[in-house]
Amino acid sequence: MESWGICDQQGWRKGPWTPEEDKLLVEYVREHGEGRWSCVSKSSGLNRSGKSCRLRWVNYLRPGLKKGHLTPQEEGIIIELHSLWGNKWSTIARYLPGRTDNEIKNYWRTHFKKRKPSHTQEEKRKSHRQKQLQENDKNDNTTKTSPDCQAASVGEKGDQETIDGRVNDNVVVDNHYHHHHHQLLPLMMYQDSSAWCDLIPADNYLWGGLWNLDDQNGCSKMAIQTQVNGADHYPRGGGGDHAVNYIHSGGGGYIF
DNA sequence: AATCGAGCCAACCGCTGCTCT
DNA sequence: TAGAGCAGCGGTTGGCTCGAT
Repeated sequence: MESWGICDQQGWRKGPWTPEEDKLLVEYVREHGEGRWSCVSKSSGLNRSGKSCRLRWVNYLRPGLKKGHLTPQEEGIIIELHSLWGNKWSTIARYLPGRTDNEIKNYWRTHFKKRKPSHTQEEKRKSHRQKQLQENDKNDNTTKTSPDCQAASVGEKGDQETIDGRVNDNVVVDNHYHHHHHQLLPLMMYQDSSAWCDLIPADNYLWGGLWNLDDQNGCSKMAIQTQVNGADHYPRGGGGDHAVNYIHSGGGGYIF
C-alpha cells in the first residue's frame, strides 16, 4: 500500500485529513455551498482532489451527521431496505437522516454480511414474515384512498421484477410504478418506530439469526410489503444524486 | 508484557451517469 | 448527437483499537 500523507500523481495530498484541512473545507462550503468540488483546491487552498473533499464533507463534516452506534430502529430500516434494494447504500442512506452511505455500508459489512442462518431458521422466518405481512395487508386495505397510495400486494403473484430490474419472488411491485416512477417504500416507513418494530419477532429474528441478506443478486427473498406514494422522485441506482431534499430529518419521521 | 486476530471506520479507486457545450 | 468534465456510487483497502491468548 502507498503511505498516507503523500501526494498522488496529480500532486493531490492523500491520506487522513488534518484539523486544518477540515477547517478549510468547512469554510469553503460555508462560503460557496456544496458542489463544485473540483474548484475546492483553487478556492480554499486545500491540496486535495475534489473527490476527496466531497467524500470528507459528506461522510464527516456535513452538519447533522449522527455519530455513534445505529439504533435498533435504524438497523431494522437498513435490513428492510437492503432486502428491497440490495447494495444501494446511498439510497438506503437517504432514509436514515444523519447517516452516510459509507457508514451504512461499513455497518452492513461488519455486522451482517458474514452471518448466515440455517435453512430451517430461514424457512421459519419467511413463513412468520409472510404471515405478519398478510395481516398487515388486510389492515392496510382499509386505509388506501388514492390510486397513488395503493399498496403492492405481497406474495400473491410469484416472481416479479423489482425496482432494480431483478427478480424477487416476494416483493410485488404495482405496475403503476413502472409508468410513473413512484417511490416504493417499505411499510415501516409509514409507521412509528415502535409500531414497526412490533412486526419483528423477538426470537432470533434479527440478532440471533440474521438471515442471509447477501443471497443471489444481493436481493433476499424476504417478503416486503411496499407502498407506492405520490412522490415523483424515485431513488435510482448509479450516479446522479439529486439533492436529497426529500428527507426531513426532524423528529424521527421520514417525510418524502 | 507481547502477540495475534477481529472489528471498526476513514479514505481511496474505478466506474457510471448526468450535464454542459 | 457526441464528447468532455464532473459528481456520485459501490467496492475495496489498510490503519487503528481492543480484547483474547
